[in-house]
Amino acid sequence: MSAAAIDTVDDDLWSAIGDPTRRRIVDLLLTHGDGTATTLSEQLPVTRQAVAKHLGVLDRVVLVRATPAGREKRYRVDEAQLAHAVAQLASVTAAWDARLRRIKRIAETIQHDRPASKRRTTSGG
Amino acid sequence: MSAAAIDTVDDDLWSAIGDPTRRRIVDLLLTHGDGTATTLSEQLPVTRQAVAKHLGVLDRVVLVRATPAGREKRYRVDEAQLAHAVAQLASVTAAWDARLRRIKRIAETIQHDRPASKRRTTSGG
DNA sequence: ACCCTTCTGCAACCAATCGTTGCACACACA
DNA sequence: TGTGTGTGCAACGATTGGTTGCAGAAGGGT
Repeated sequence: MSAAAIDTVDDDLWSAIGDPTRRRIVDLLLTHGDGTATTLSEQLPVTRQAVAKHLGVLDRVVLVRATPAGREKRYRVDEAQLAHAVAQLASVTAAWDARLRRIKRIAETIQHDRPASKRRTTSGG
Repeated sequence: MSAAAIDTVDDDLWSAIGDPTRRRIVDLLLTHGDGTATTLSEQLPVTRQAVAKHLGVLDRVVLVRATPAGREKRYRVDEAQLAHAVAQLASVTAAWDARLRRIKRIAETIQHDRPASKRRTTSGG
């Protein structure tokens, strides 16, 4: 176990949703169905060019897909890939949660195990 | 609803675990209980100084705590704060997962709603 | 057809961050 | 006291998130 879910994470995908602005872009696209760099930038505290760059990153990891519509370029979330990303979040969440749970249980076990004992357990791991 | 969990995320905390190297550092600390910049760097593909910087970042958001031990500086994961971070991951995971589920349900509903019509028209956009 | 608006794309630039190397300092121990 | 090992600080380069500025393309009104 150990490294567990951590080593199975696609770093590119994770770092794509690691940026707060990109997370909000994904969220806006989910909310409105689609959007362009221009329309998205109106709802964000950054410029259109910054949004365009972010869309480029999201497109590179296929979290969004572009569809030319006239002179516009509409972006939509790729649901399959977002589901993939969500699964990775969930994976790490579960791994750490389990680890925390285990640590907590061990701590409790130790208290139960040695109410007044001076037994030095295996410290060096 | 909508923006939901996204806007409640602590960006500093998220970006702390957004870095792959820092995620692995946290994971190593969880695995071994504690560690120093030197020992951690031996198990990572980066230098001790890079690890030290990452530990600084993690310390700033209290995901880890330092304990001077002789001339060493042992770091341990702050379980409460990691639990907090995990909760935020879970929050975003749940929000997007719900969104995806809803989209999927809508898509299915549309199909049920018009069983006799040619679906090829829906793909055009 | 023409002009004007507006949407996109490219390039230069600034600031912050991740990583490196190099060196100085501190502490343990023979 | 000297030596080895661990830590801290500083400078540097590369990458990235953000900006501004400008050029090009496509739709709309007259």
